[in-house]
Amino acid sequence: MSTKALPKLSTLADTVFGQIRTAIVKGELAPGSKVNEPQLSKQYGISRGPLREAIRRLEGCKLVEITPNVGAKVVSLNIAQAIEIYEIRESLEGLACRLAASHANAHDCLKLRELLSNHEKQIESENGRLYYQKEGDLDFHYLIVQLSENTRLFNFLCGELYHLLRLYRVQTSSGPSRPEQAFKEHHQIVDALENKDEELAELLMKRHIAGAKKALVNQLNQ
Amino acid sequence: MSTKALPKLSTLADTVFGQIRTAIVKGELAPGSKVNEPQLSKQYGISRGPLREAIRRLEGCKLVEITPNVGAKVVSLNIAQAIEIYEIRESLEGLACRLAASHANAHDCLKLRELLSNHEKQIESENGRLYYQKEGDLDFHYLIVQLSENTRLFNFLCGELYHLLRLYRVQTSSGPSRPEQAFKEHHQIVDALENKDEELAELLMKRHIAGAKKALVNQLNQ
DNA sequence: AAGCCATAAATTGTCAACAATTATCTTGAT
DNA sequence: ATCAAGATAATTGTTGACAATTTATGGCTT
Repeated sequence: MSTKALPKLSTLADTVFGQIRTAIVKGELAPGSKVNEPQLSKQYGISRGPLREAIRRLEGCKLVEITPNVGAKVVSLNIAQAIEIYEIRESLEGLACRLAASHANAHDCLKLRELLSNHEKQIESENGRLYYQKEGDLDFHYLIVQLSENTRLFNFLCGELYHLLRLYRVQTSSGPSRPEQAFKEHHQIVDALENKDEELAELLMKRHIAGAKKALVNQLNQ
Repeated sequence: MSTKALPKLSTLADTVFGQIRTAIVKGELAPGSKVNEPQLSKQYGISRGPLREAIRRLEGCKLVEITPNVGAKVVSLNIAQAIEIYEIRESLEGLACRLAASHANAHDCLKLRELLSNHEKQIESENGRLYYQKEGDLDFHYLIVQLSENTRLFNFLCGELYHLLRLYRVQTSSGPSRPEQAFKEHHQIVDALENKDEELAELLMKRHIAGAKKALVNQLNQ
């Protein structure tokens, strides 16, 4: 016999966790909507046991809120909460960028330039712009955080906070504001990384995110 | 009938989650040790269903690590990981302290002074010093974070990171270093809060935590 | 018609049994 | 004696059923 039974990749709870997380972040499960266990268990073809474990993991990512004896519902972020997230981002990505500046080598910087170059090409077509606004922006930040080489920082930002950002962007159908401006700032940040200028790298990243935060604050105060 | 049946406070999974978390943070469940489901379910008098949900919540707090088909084990932090945590702390508590400075009123500052005053009294007796080293230090930081009025920041620091710190301190049986120095710095921070000096408050808090981090870095490099 | 209580339906919480995988022990060969 | 392979035990993963709670329904009173 050529092929033997596939080795199990992972547990049901874990795979369904990933599926539901994607559904939430894409907006297929509407923010604020209830998470119905019998329905989802039927939909994914599993029993409620592993499903409940998956829901508990989603709670850990802050993507659902559980009320005892009532159930879980998909989180819905208001502007004030989004601002809270941006405050944390500003602080932590500033840190990540400073650490990245101290670790990044020429090859890393080249990779960043390529990423930005690809975005630049895509941004010229309208659907490209859409892509950039929706995902490309976070790709850049994702890479920077990786370069920080702080595993816990990476897990928190890329495993939790960025998913919440995606959720908020889908929920309000708003990409990052000022894409051309952001683009220029991204390049400046790579400049700082190339020069191993930790202070400047941190400053530029904080300012970069503070700009987006300011737009939110204005929206809140109007 | 005068008393009817007690209304259920919460779910089994949630209460056991809290109990196990305390056991881990106190070191009753040794770092690195395996989390045995049949044993714990018997110990807490519940079935494995809710227990597994509790374990998944612990995974969300990063207090246990789960390997599929193998099980969960209590996390064990090495110095490098502790440094990662201190880097994040430095950044986020700096933010918290700046926000606290912008929100805190006279009453809040008084409360902080009282807290420090109590610690000062306790620090004179030897077991008091022990208490201060183990918990009192975090009490102060806990309050500052509360004053930041950033709920997500609060949840992350007080609901996750501080528990990891406690775990590390128990694991290495080392309280915060330099208690007298730390004490002076705490008072300086409250000074800044009273003056609503956001920049100084952030700077002092970051420097305060950076001092403890530096001790760890030296330990790592020796 | 609005509000309220009793009832019914649906959903969540919990449990115990079974299946699948991993860890341990025994046995045997070199 | 050491190592490997197979058998055995223990643990994790999954399921379906039952209990407890919440939510929806419907009729009754005012």
